[in-house]
Amino acid sequence: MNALIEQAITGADKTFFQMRSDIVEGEIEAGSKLSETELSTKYGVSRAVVREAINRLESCHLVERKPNIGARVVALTPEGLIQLYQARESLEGMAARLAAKNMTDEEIEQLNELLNTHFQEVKGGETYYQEAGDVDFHYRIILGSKNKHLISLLVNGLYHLIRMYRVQLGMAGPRVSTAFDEHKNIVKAIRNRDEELAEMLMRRHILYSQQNIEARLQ
Amino acid sequence: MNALIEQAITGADKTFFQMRSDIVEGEIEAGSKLSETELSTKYGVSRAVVREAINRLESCHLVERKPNIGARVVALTPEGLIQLYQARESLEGMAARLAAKNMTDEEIEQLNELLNTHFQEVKGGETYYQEAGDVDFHYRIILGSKNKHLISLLVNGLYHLIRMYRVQLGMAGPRVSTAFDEHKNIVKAIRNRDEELAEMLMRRHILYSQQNIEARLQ
DNA sequence: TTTGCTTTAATTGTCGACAATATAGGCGTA
DNA sequence: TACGCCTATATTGTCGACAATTAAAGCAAA
Repeated sequence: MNALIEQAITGADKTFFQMRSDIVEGEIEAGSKLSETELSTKYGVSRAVVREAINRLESCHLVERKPNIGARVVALTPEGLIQLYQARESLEGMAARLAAKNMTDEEIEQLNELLNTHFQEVKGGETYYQEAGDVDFHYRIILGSKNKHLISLLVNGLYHLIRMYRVQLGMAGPRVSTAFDEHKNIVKAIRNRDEELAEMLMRRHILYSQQNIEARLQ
Repeated sequence: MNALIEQAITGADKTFFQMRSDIVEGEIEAGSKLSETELSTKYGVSRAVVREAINRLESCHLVERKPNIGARVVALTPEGLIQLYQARESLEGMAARLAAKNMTDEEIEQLNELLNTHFQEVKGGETYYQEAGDVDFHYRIILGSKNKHLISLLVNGLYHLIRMYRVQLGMAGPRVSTAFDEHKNIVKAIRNRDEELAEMLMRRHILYSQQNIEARLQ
């Protein structure tokens, strides 16, 4: 179902995935300090692999490192969330534009099918899959852009941070039907190969989402 | 002059900066394999710091690493350049939009002064400073966005790769006067706090630049 | 009591050695 | 000769120990 199958080759991979998950899920709490020795005993590996994992987490913008001092998990702030959505808006907007240009007819058809199954689930009240479905939708468009920089920046970079905000500030649930309509219109634009419209609709979709979240934080 | 003063704290920092420079300048040639032992003797440090430097270079999209196989400097291809400019267009477009919103009047005034000195240099035929001036202009707007994700993605991420293309495919020089006018109009939009126009003009400016480069590659 | 300095402890940075994996070459067989 | 297998070599991954830097504790003086 999900086109993203990250598999761990080395031990550092495994530790990185584990730590990333723990941070996103809040098991390692936001803003906390990451002690290398402590983590090495916790995950049962040497400090070297913990250090490599931390370096990669820094690339994801999930932790911040200061020389000779150490690494901390990022703090979740309203400003940070807004800035994150601004970056996301620009990148995913361009991704939608390029998807309208570069996705094959077959890929677009599969995207449409995803939307249909998603619709059935929403109608059935399965709000659990709503989150996963939304993520999957956005992933496909990002991959559909076929631009490796956009893919890397979003999938390996910002998306886990977005998920961290979602999980820890607990914002999934509402906005289901309207978001679904927005998805539908985006696919329609992509199907019509209307790059301009696809980008505009994606940007508005993300902007609405941002505003919805902002409203709920207050 | 340049607001970016990266200073090396640890030895890994120094090695990272050195390697990055060597890659961008082409001293370590594009597409070549990076041997950890070889580099550790070359730079006179242990393999651990070379590994850390390589990890950071991967974050910059300057090298690609494969588990148990090793790291290679990225290859410079026409497709890669186009994709790079697409990502840049979206990010810097958003940066210009936010700069129009978030830069202080004083910062805008300084930006305008930069443009004036730049104009004098162009008139005097100092094509050497044209490159640096252009980079400085874009840097200021990126920083002016005050969005840490945009700043990080561009300054620490894509900009060195862009520079690598510029240096190694040798594309500086022409397009001076037109680019200068485009810069002027962008500043005018920012000064008027016209976010929409600032973004549009920046995107076109980068798109023109991309097309100009593409044309020269053929 | 509070401020500043000195000493001590803890953490990060760096190193060389060993283990695991991948590549290259040689050998044997079809 | 060509193909596949096996061995040998080289490279990357991982580890524990030491060095350098920072944070903390204790003491002394105002």
